[in-house]
Amino acid sequence: MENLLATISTALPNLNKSEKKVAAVILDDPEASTQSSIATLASRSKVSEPSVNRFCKRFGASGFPDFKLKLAKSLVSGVRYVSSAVELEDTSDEFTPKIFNNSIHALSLVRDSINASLVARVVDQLVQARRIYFFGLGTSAAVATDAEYKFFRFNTPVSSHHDPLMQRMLASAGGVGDLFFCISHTGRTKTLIETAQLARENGATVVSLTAPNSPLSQACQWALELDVPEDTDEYLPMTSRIVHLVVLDVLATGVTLRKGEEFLPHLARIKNSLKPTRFSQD
Amino acid sequence: MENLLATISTALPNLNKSEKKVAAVILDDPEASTQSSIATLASRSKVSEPSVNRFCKRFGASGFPDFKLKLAKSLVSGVRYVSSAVELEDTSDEFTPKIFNNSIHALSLVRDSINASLVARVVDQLVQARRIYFFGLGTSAAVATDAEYKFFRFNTPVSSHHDPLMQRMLASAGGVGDLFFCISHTGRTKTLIETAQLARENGATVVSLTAPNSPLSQACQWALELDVPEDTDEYLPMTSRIVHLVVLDVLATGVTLRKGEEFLPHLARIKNSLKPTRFSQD
DNA sequence: CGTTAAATGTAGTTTTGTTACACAAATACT
DNA sequence: AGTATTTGTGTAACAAAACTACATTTAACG
Repeated sequence: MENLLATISTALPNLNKSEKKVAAVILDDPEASTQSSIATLASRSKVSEPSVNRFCKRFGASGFPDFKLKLAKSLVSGVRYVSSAVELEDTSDEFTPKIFNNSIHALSLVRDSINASLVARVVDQLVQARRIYFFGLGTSAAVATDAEYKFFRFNTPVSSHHDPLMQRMLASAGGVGDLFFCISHTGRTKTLIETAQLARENGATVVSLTAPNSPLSQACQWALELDVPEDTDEYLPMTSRIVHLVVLDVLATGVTLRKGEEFLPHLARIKNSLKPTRFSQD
Repeated sequence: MENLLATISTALPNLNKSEKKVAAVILDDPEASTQSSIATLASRSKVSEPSVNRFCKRFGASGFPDFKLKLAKSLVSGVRYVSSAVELEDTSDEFTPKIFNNSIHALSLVRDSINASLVARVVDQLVQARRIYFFGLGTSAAVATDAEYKFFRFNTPVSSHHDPLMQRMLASAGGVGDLFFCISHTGRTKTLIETAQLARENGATVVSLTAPNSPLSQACQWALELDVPEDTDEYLPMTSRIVHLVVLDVLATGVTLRKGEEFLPHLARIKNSLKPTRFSQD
């Protein structure tokens, strides 16, 4: 368990009387607890100061100040609420931050687990490619489109495709110099896997953005495998596509940096091209 | 400025001698600073304890312990690094977390500033609508597509459109019961604003997801105005569309919750329909 | 060069947290 | 059921940390 508040609330039943009192006061208003001294917290919980101190040590802190520090950190880190699962009875001000927290949490997990050197090697492939195809189906189709909108800036011909037959035909026509970038949350979509294999047999470079150890990642030379926390409930939106989009941002940034300073005016020109379509800023 | 570490590093030149020494020690290893006492920090900075104390107060803390708390929080909160701006010389393990942090940061800002009751009212509109259109151009086109993929589950007819002429025609044909959902980061795209006005004149419900006080938000009855930190550099990817997607997740969740428990089997059925397209989990 | 204001340090005080120990409650064992 | 043992809790003394008032130094300016 990584969140102190969550740890406390799950351990709650196993605590003894005075520890329960302390836990209740802390869970009731963690923010206030980080501000108060051991004396005030003790009196508010109606226990002695050493009891509070023992409570802190039980939860892995070296003492009270250390505990407060850990508590303060856990308040910030994405999951502000003890549980971030949306409940059927939630009102809008309850479920709204939860949805945000789920995405934030997923992003920080991937940020801390992503293989940066693999990112660099995939950037290499993208830079070297003569042509780039982004393939995705379902929700990942929108991700593929977004990737196309981002990568067209680099002068390498790019396109995104959502039609499995089209994908298959393009894969069969592809060869050395072509890069096929396959996006799939599950990594188990049959047609996409077959398409990836087909492209690879023809000598094309095949990259995937997908789940670890999935059939799709095994079918590709370069697999960006992401451990995105699974959606626990039917009615919770997918966080994986958010993570995918950010990874594509990372790759696009990598390519931009590789192109170097002389490339920046080109990007500025593209940005400025939109000015006439907009009302001016006043 | 909201990040303590960033605040310190920008204020660095304006500090006097001993404060500079303290700042240097803290910036060098903030994590260690949160662990140490005022005495150790003073000796490590080669200044007196009161100097450290004064340093803390200068940065808005009530004293040293409060300062440590704030410092600890700022270490967690997304922006782990003093500067999160991508530099041209960054290697993959430097720019990768920065991109993630930018998105995380944007999400937490919007999480803390979004108007939950407005969310609830927009959900009302979405539930009541006879038909929903998602409009977006450029990057927001992909967001609109994603929204369509999400909202089709609710049995209300939905579509997304990226063609300004098509958008205009649909708006002119729309009326009471139709909901037009306009997505734009800038809120200044002329055609989209005109389309929104047109739809409104015809009695349709018009909702926007856009920048605060923009022409687009003024043209709509319901405006979800988001303060997303602007992209500072040309070569940095947009964080706004990530935020937009999450807001649409929030709205979709709101609609789902409104539909109630009896609606969940319907969602499960849709999810299961994809099974035959995938290789089984082993 | 002297005056003044700002910056920094010293020493003492207060607050805060910790430890050792004693008492009480609960549990286990005869 | 009664005693022993363990576990839990509080009291009080102690130690450490942070803060304040004041003294000293340093720099700035006339």
